[in-house]
Amino acid sequence: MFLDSSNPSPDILEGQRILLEKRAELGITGQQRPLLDVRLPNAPKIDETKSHLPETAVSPPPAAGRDNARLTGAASQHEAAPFSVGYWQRENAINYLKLRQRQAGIVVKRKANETAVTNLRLPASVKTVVSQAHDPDQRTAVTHETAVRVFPSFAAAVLNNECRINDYIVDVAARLFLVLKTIDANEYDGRGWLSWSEAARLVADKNSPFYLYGRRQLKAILKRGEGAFWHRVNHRHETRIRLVSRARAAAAVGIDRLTGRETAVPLRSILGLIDERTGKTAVDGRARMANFRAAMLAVWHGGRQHEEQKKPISRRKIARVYNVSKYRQRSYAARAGIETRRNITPICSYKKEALTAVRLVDGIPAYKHFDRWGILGPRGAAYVARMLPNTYTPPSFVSQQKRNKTRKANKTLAGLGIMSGLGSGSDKRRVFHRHAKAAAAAAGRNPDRDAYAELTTRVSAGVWKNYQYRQEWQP
DNA sequence: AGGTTTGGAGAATTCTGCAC
DNA sequence: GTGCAGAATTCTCCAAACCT
Repeated sequence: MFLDSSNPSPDILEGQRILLEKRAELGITGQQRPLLDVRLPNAPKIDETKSHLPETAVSPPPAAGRDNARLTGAASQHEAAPFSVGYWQRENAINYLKLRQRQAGIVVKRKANETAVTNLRLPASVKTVVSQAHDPDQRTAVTHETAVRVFPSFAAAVLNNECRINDYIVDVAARLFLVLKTIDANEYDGRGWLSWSEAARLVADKNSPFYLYGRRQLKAILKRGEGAFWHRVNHRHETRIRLVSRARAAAAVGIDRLTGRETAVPLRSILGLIDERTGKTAVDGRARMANFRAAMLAVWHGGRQHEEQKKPISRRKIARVYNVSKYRQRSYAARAGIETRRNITPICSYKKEALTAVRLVDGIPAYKHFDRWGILGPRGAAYVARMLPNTYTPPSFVSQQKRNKTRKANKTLAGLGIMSGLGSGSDKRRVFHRHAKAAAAAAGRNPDRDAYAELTTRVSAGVWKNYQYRQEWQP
């Protein structure tokens, strides 16, 4: 079942031999310490341009203490996070690996997507739209539970502080757009043709269930979204609002192609009425706005996962590509009740040489994993393993929709002639597959990428097998 | 021992929503 | 338009856990 650690594979022995050779060449003996001057610079800070909305810090999430404390604590909680390893281990391992590679003069070819991570990929990666038009016969009264359909790409644009319209961050206007669009589609004729007085009655009247803010602010926000989400038109001595299509709204925020599944959230989430953590009603407009953005993060997570499959993604990547700082990610996840789960991939049974060889020869940031609860095998056994990014499970109020709306919207987007191709390249180093068969096939097709599939072991989740890298460990 | 990262707590800062 | 309370966010520091 497991690799017999007293009998390492020829590859590992070979790795060990190369390592020893290199060390002998460099005169490295005995205990080694990291060299001070080769410490890796910190990851580039996200440039979170100041905005009308603070993008900084998070009041400490209310949830219990540190992960590890939680892990070592009550057994009742251990299924939520079955592994005692922390993110730092992976980072440590990466740094250590790089250091040793430099020491040993090993030049590692840079993978394509390790470059140019700081530049804005907004136009390609940002996407959203809401589905439109309803059968008039199926029109229903709008309630707080009415589904608002949002594309994950659009949700990402809402969260992205770099995404602007008329020089304003889009979130406020996008929220109004979603609300008006939903009410229009359900209660009116769905043509996106509202009078100013109607709109004001709906969202600017304190007695309205869809109240967002006063008339004065409504005017300001209409100005913000002018041309992108709607056009204000003078019609028979009255201002009317012509809502654009969801595809055009997506185009306006720089989306060239929608990705992921369209997702629905209840209107109350868009209004930000309820803090899903506590179930309490949010009264303050700021809290409601934060609840809305938390819902957008939930939409994004919900839409990117392929059906029940939850693919890992790192906070760092989310921060990088979508301009959502780690603080906001955690804060929003707590607000919206998004669950996070760690993932690992075991490589072989632990042996010191094996770990070194895996790190240095195979270039894998591996660490020593103690299987405290006997999830991978015997209790307390140690493995050479690698951390994978977290997976996120959106709350139950987020539901995936059928695909056809996305396709239709994409056709429209294509028709609008928006530049496409930015960021669409698949330069991934790691690909997470749904089925082992697909992972194995992909591993054969493309030797440059790691191909993972989640193992269906007696453990409910969190253990992935890499079909590219020859793993000794087997469930 | 000295070094790394993470998450948490509380301080500090930013910025909104609201009332006038 | 303006000022302000206070919510949201970031910053800073610390402990924990682990590595060499």
